[in-house]
Amino acid sequence: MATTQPAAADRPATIHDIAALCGVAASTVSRALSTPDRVNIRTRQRIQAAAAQLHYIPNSQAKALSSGRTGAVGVLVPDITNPFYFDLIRGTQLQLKAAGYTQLLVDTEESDEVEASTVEQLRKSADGIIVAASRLSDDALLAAAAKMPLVTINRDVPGVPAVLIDTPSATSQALDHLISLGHTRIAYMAGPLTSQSSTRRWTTLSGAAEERGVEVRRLGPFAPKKQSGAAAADAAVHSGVTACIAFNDLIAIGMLQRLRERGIRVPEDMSIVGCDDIFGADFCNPPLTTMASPIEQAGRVAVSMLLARLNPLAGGGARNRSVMPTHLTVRGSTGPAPLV
Amino acid sequence: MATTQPAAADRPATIHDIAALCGVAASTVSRALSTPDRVNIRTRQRIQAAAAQLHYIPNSQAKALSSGRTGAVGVLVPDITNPFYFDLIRGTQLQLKAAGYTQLLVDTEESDEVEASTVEQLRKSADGIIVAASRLSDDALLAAAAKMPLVTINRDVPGVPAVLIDTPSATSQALDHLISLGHTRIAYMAGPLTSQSSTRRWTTLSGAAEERGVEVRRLGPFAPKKQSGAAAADAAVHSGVTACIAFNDLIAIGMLQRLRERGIRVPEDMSIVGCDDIFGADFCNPPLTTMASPIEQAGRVAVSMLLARLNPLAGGGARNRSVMPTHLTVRGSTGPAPLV
DNA sequence: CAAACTATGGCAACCGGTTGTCATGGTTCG
DNA sequence: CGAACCATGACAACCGGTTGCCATAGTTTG
Repeated sequence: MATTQPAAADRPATIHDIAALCGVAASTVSRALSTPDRVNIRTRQRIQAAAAQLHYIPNSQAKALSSGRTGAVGVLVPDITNPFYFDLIRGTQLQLKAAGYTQLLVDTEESDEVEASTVEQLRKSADGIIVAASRLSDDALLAAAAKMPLVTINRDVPGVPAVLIDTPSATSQALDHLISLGHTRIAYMAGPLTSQSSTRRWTTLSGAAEERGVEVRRLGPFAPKKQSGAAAADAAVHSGVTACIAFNDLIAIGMLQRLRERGIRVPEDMSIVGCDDIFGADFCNPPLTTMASPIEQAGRVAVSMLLARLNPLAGGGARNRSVMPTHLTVRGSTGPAPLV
Repeated sequence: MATTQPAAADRPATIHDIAALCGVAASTVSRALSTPDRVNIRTRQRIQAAAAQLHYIPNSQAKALSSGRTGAVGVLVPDITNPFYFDLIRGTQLQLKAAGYTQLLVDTEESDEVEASTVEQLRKSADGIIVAASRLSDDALLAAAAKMPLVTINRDVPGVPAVLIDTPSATSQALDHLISLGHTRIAYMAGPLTSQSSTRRWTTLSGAAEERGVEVRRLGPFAPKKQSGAAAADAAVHSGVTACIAFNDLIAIGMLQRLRERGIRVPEDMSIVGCDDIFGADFCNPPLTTMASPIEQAGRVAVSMLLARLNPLAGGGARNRSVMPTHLTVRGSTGPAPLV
């Protein structure tokens, strides 16, 4: 137990301690541990034994500094308290851990400036970046992607690898669902102006509405938070629509709460469709009809794409675009249009 | 714009680039940037100008390696998808960022092994650690705290600085609330056996029950997830109690769903009390009576305690224990005991 | 048996900063 | 006017690894 070696204070062991213990050079220890083939099997085993005995743990800082690889990947999300990102984060975390990488999670607070400076920071302390729902401009994103490996989630910029969640097509499903229930006056409760998802969704939706000959108006923008739901609900009621497709579940759930307060029944008086199927969408009152997609998997895919880019070994064909399917999950918040 | 300097490839600038540009030694640049008083004001300004021009960003790895300080703090949570931790994480993130630190968030997956190895990892790559709801033994925690600055949240081990959320006393409030509604047969739906919070809460609760002459039985343990609520609900119904105090809101919300499926009305047939007031507790059906506390603030306080320990400048009196108040928030899931 | 090759381990530079120590030159003071 | 002192900046070691290059010795080959 108690080591009688000269080194081994209470301070963590280094390769030099191992080297001294084994009577070899530090570089040999380094090789034995990271390029085992480069070292004779007997020395290697001696070194590995010594490493275990000393509870050696490589210093990741030093490793990063000398090798240029940090073994970390930055994950940027606009709002850590938005349940949508929970599953995403878990997905990235699991996949990164499986590959031996560390996740650096940063909340960019929906600010493009924080996002930009974080990207700059991470340039040194991470091998790559995953950016969810970026608030940066296309140009800024392209520039960032040129400087270091970067994968976006829910942000489509030509030339930047991306995982896209196909909410636009789900939006059409939602529209058809509402039409089949007899709704003809429908509103889209828009998300932030800087959100590309919101814009894409609106484009699809208004196109589909025209094809089908129904009226869909756009209201908002609304912040993607539950509190914004109150304003959204009031706007919807005032506009005279009978159904709403909300930018996301947070807004939708906020609307449910507000409508209840105002004595407006869902779905009898008003139907509501959310997006994302976040935690809570299944147990709110009434349960929310929403557009669901495999978010955790989206995180995993993003990590895979990034790692493929970091280690371009075999495989070659690293896709740089992946679209996650989305489907409508119908629950209690949508129903037949009122007869009025 | 275009620099004519010899250095300045596309690679990020280093202090050496700045030194070359200004005609001084690298060490002078380092001092000008981190110990401004140590350098003549004119040289300093020249250096600062050059740094700005070169878009110099210090390499945190190198900084960490040479100075021993990483500027990062590890935050360990057992389950990143548990909404309880959202606010906590946001609290630590905000407070850390304000102090110029980076947050390293790790999901330990409710595993003591993952937790232990993470702590060991972080010993080199972080200046300190905040551990929420640790699954480690008292001894392991003490040992870890001896090796590096560490603050726990919701884990009371003598000798280890901690932020405690006073759910035990809120549990008594919950019990009194139920008693005042006429309930006499009450169940506590326990959390994981390794959770100290759950144990403390049960101790308080059974003590209080005895004092007040009501029967409180312990059921479980249940995993702190929504899915466990089904089993919990069934167990509660089978045991014949009229009210339940759940380990946390996830279990409570899961119970609500299951009871609804089984046609058991809440609160008419069964009252439910949760704990934590997580996202969703206010909009589930019925809204959940629960024990609320300032979670985000708990995160901030934990960070403050840790930083006070890292930089023991003035102030001196760094507390090593802080208790966050908790109170009962009554909503729709509790009501008068059935008359049967 | 010499030449050529391979496996193995050491040396030393390097990653990008920090920091202790020392030399220089200008001030202040007795 | 010389001694003591202070401000300032350079030098170099160091943090803990990685990696290119070289020397050695053993093996294979012609």
